[in-house]
Amino acid sequence: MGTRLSITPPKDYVLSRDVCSYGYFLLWPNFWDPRAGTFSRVMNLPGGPAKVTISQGTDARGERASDRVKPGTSLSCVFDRALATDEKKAVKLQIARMLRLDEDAAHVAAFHKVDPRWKKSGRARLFRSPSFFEDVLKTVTSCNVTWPGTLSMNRRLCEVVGKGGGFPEARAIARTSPALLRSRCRVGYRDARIVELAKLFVAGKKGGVDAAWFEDPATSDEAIHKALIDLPGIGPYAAANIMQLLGRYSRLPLDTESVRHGRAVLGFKGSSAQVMKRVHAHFAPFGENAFRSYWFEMWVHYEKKAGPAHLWDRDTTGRVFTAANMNKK
DNA sequence: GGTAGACCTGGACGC
DNA sequence: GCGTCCAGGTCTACC
Repeated sequence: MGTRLSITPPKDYVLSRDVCSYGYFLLWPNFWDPRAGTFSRVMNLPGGPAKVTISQGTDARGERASDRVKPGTSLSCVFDRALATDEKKAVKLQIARMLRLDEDAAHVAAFHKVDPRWKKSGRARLFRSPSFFEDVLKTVTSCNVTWPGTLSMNRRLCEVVGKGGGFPEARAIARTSPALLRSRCRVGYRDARIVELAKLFVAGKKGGVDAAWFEDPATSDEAIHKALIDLPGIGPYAAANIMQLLGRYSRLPLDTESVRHGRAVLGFKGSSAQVMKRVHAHFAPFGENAFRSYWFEMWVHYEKKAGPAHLWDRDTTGRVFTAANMNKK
């Protein structure tokens, strides 16, 4: 008999909108079921892996009560095994991080005050991972590779190194050889950098990556950016992306997608470097929320081409949602 | 400080 | 089925 937990989210929380808000919801071990409107994945817990299925607005039998869920309706989390008391506590923290439940309605309202375009839809939260380590690795596996390659690397990392189909923990990757990551997970030249990153996370405060320091709101943006840039495999794009995953939205992770958006949607002309500069200047007035304004503009563009993200299937639409493919249509 | 080229993989395309 | 080309951000060497 598995454990069932109920979590009360912020009063404006909508699972389908707030999960299907950033591309990582399509990356293994994450799975959004567009038909059932449920999110599931394997979580790494003290007692071993456990698969969770999260739904909102389901009845007592776990069946979907309605397609239109009232915002703020409690989240039902059903696990495939019984959880110990300490595991329940741990998994609630992981789910809160992943779903951004720390960003309450007041936080969302503050963003909408700066950029009212998203007030009606309620967009504000961006899906992320249950752990900082997974966010960093997902970012590294999204650099210098097309989206299907990122999908493939994350799937293989879960299948080859992860426990029970979950995302591998830093300890497991630190013990893995770069050669195995390259041959079986197809991570290419990222192999040694990924192992080095994992070793730094395992070292923690002792000369490595202190995740708590990065997650601490008291740490300055400048200090975090500098520390990220010093990590193997992390450049300007990856650092800015990891910062938004940490809830720091002032910097823009500008890449080739940004250039396409600048040209196709904003009508900017010139070289890639010139377009990037103009994109940066365009979103600068949004200050601390620049990334969210930028991202939701791109996301709406994707949805105009491929339909609402909560209807995307991981293995079909989910493979082609980037602008590079959208613009071919 | 700025720039060129190498690093890998997978998909598209031509034959 | 095979070979070639291309996209993608980081890192290093060089000017």
